[in-house]
Amino acid sequence: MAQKPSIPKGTRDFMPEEAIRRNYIFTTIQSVFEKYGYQPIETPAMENLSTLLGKYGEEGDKLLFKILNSGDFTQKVDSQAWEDKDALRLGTQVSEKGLRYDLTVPFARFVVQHQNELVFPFKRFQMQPVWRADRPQKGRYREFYQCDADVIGSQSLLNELELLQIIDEVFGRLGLKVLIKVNHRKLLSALAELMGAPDKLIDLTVAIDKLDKIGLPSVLEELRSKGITDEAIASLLPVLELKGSNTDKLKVLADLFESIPVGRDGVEEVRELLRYLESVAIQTEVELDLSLARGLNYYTGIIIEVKSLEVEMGSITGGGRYDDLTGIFGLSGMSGVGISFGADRIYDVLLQLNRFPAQHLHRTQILLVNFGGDDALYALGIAQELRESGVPCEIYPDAAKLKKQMAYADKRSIPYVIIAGESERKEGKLTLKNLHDGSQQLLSVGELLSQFQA
RNA sequence: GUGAAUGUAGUUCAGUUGGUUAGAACGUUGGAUUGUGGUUCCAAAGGUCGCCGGUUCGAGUCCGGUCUUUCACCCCA
Repeated sequence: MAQKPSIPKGTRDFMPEEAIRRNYIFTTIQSVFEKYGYQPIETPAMENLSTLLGKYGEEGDKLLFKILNSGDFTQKVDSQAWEDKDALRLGTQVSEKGLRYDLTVPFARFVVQHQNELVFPFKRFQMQPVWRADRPQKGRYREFYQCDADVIGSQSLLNELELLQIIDEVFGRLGLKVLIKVNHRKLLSALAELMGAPDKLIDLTVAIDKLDKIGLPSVLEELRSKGITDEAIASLLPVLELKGSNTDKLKVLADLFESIPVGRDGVEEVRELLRYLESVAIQTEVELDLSLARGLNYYTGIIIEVKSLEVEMGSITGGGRYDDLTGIFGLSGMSGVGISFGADRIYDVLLQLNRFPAQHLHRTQILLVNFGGDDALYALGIAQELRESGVPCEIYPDAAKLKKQMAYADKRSIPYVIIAGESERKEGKLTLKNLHDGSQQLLSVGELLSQFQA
């Protein structure tokens, strides 16, 4: 059916059941954020393009959704750019706004813009959709929600610790087994330095990020193709083959980076974080993984990634420290650290594992049959009393056949039906039917309320 | 952005080497002595076969393009 309406690729509608389950994820995450003292903020779906461009690297710029200028957008187009087919220049001429790509950069803008109104260190959370013009795939959408918590204006590693605690608690409450991977940008920098190729940091991280996926030989091959010398690669080997406990790994790294200051810093910070971790006893395993290299180029300190241990899926939560994100917007010296829960992927994981709790507390408990006329008014009164007692109920809007009304209750999985027609009304009573076992009882309104009070 | 697969009623799918009015199941709607659902029986509605173009006497079926969905790469939540 070609005429059937549709939605843009990579976007989704959510049916009631899905929406309820998504809310369960959001409220779970939100309640943990609040428990640790994070405050909510919201920012607009669109930002000025100048705020977004250049913050996510060249790849990220290509994935930004741009909003066409309103009115006659051809006004500012210079014909030369058109003739040259210079998409980049044309783009900036016809579009000045874009949909946000994540919540972190808009947050940085927010902090700089409102710096005089905020109390630092500022802890905020934000749960809003973001948009990426990516090609959709499994677990990858063009519109998806991020649930971010960030602390800005504090360099303490206690913040990193707190974020790890939050991750632990969120996934604990959701009943998911996960692994937290931790790395440090400085360790990666030190690695590049060790190889004598500090300028190849990006190539290096991109390549070793794939270690899990394509294996060591292919990674080495890729490094070679990027023009990294065999000698340099050889110096990298002990790190790529790093094994054992976190402390073992740190020991090897400490030796390796003895003469590299950034490396020593990195080792020291990771060591300190792990020490803090011992004193709070979280359930989730935290693993130092040198192959963890998050793509975003603003991370400068600890980087964090969470993977499901039960379902094959990209990372479901990520984050890290960025020393100078606000610097781009003219406020330097503001260190921040944050994490982002990928609600949509968490949904997919919970769905695959069938881990959603059966929660129908808030669903309609009772359907009141509508017989029309005075009977409908009588039912209306009962409904009002039920609602005042906190029992969710609804009246069938039309005086349709009883059969139809019963079928409606059945399809909606409403557990009880109240049948109150002329005979019940004259007695001041009602018939309560349990749809699960089919039993019925004749009750007064008072008896009904006390039955549902518990 | 690169490479590949896919697309037929609301949904899941049939549809023979191209050949009359394109089928099933489930779902939907109505009915089976007009106050009783989930089971059963009967009936009906619902498709310009993703879209555009081409080959052919004839296309759901073959070819090209386009869009959608899915997968891998890139990147990422």
